[in-house]
Amino acid sequence: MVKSAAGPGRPRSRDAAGLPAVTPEKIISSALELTARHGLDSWTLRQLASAVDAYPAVVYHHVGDREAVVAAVVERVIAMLPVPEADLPWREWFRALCTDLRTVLIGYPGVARRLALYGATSSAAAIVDGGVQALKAAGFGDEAPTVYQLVLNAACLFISVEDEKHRNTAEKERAGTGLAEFRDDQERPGLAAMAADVHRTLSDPVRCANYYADFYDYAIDRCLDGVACRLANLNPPSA
Amino acid sequence: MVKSAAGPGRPRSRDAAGLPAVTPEKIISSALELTARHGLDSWTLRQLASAVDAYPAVVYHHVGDREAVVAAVVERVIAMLPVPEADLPWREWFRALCTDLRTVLIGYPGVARRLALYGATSSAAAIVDGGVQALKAAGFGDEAPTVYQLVLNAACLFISVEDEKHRNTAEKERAGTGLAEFRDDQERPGLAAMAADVHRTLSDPVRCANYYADFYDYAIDRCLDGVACRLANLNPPSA
DNA sequence: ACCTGAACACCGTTCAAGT
DNA sequence: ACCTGAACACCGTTCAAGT
Repeated sequence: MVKSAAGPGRPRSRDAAGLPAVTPEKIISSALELTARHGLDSWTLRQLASAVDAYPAVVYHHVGDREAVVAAVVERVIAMLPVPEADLPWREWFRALCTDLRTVLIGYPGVARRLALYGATSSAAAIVDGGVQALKAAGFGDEAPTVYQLVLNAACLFISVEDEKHRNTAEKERAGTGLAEFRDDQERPGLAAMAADVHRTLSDPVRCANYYADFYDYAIDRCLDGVACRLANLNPPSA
Repeated sequence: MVKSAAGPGRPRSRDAAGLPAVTPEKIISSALELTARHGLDSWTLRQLASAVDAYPAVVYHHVGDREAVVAAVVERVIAMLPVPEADLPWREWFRALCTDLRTVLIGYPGVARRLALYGATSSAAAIVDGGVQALKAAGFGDEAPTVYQLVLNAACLFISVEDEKHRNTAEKERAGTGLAEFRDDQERPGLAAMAADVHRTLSDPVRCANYYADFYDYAIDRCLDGVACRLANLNPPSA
């Protein structure tokens, strides 16, 4: 860190200090790294600036405000998503996408929530096209866009819950132990069953480690099952 | 505002100023109001303090830090939720709950997300009990707790997207108009169908106003359909 | 054009001191 | 016990001034 070398001889420009010029590319890839490590909402613009050995105002000059940096990071992450093969049946197409979606987005906490809230940007055009085409081909007709939105929204939202697991683990464990007292509640068998189930998960390390992945798969499968029902209604077997 | 009446004769205690004592109850109900108006994440502790005519330190003294206030607000909102009738079939039970859930939570933006992330607290015990019992009675067996979690998580998450609609309306419209150019994309019929669908929604005021409510109902219904499939698998018709 | 360095108006939180 | 008033260590953003 040249900047911290104070004194009368301290260089007063990046040039004089022998530092490389700051570029938008460098800022955004630093932001991507910070997002991978801390999450999209947990790094500050000042952290980002010092990661590229610069002042906050430099980020503004090259990229823009925090929102602009975040949008650029999200674009980069979307670009990492593979597009499932075009000739897959709709269900396998979405299963493949959802699996890839999770493995990529989990690495960049906070991006999943952004995608769920603001929808896909134009950089996801190939994925939208492939998904809606697969649904059209399967017979979803005019409901294809809605079904696409439903499945992707659900996937991103469930991933976004996992994104915060580091933050809510303490809270969840507290809730889990708070629930424990109801395990033998004879008056409320439903609550007791829930408490027992939570306890079973918390006390098994393997089950605990796979909790989010398993729940995600279960959720996506139920979602696809539900959508498949719709397909049966739209194209009655009498035809 | 007595506090703003500066000068040598200004009273130096709430008592001397004729102000009522600050109570935890008053702080929390003020926070509830601020949440209804601005959302759980959009009021500051300093705003809350001045809403009860007090210094920030007073909130700390009576309730605790921001997190403690937020937890208290969430408890109050959960307490507003009605428990569906116990003798309803599982599907109607969850349909009723999800409908009530939305009407209540929409009024307190940010609470739905908290519920999805941290799970239900013990103040929701009656609802958990009723839901799991309804599922057990329907034949979901050991999967009842998982199914309960899935449906409630999905409901809260879809509501949490709507919670931020005021914030993402601008962004969404921008994405909508950005998508418009693909409406006649012959090369990518899936993308074109999506663009046309979005345009159809945005250009119809009625459809626009009901968008979130309709999408929520569609999502919950597909979710329940998917869960119902599971029921058929667990209890094969041969029995 | 690019960067420095300081400032502005916030934020949650803490704390000694008053009543 | 309850409240005052100021302070601390942050934050995103802006801007005149330097190179």
